[in-house]
Amino acid sequence: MTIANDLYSILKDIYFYLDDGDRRFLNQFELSIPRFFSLKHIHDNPGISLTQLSIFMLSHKSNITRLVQGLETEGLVVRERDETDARTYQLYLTEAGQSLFNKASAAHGLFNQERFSNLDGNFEKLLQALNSVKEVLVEKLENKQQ
Amino acid sequence: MTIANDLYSILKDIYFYLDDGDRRFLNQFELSIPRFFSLKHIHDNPGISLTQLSIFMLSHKSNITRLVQGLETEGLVVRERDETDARTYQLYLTEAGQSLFNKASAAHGLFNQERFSNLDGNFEKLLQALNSVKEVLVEKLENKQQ
DNA sequence: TACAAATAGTTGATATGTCAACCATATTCG
DNA sequence: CGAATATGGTTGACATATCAACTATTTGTA
Repeated sequence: MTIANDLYSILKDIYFYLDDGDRRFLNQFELSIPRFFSLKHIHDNPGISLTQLSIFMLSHKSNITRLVQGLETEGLVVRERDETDARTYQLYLTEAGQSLFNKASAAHGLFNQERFSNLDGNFEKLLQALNSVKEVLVEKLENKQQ
Repeated sequence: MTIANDLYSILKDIYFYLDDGDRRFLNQFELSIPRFFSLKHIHDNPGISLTQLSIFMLSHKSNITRLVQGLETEGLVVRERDETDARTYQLYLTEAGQSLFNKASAAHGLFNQERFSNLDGNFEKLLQALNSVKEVLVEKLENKQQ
């Protein structure tokens, strides 16, 4: 077992625990994880297109089509035609979407703080190190896509 | 944005990049990520039950039922009845499963080394810090399940 | 201008994931 | 012993994910 493999394993494990926590937590708002994050990205970038959302979500655009359909059906999101490009839609939160996202987002922020509250040590260093990890991965990904 | 939220975001992002890389990489062996890891756990723990496998995979047991069905159909895994408990199955790799796993596993190890090769800095420290993160998350999870 | 190429989004097929409800077998305990 | 309870696995329903193929536009360029 190399260091690289150890690093890989623990990063995956941590994600699984975070994800499991998120799923249980967001359940109280009747939101799945992808729905919550869709709301977040639309909240942060009003008028975003489906393709842009798929890039933020690191997910296939066909998946986003169906995710957004669900959010629209539930009255949390609206799609409006872009006047300058007839192919694209602009996504916005409805009142209900805003209100639900505000509640869920605030609670999720606290939940995150709570989850990591027992941690001590140098967070800045850890964050910095993780940023390097991410950068290296993104770099390799971009090389591969050329 | 708090440190906890930053930490959370970057851990999720890193996972997504790792996962995307894995998916593309394992494609050459006609293995999905869950199939590859199922083979790995059965390889490392011959005779493991479906429930035990679901714990290793951090996944619902109903999902494991269908994953293993697929692996069995493809002739990579066999289920044998446990003689001391008529409810459980014991999982083993077939010859084909062994052979495929050996190839894929070796290649995946190299792939991991390659992915992280541009990283410098103190790996031991990073691993140690991540271990603390994981421990805290597991702890909270166990508290919640009581 | 007109045609080729790129981009935005959808659809169908299929794999993976959760959850709830279920059956069969084991275990616990009065 | 025998009833209640727990455990192992399956099934049905449905959400989420990828991929390939498709339509409709827009953009690039000869």
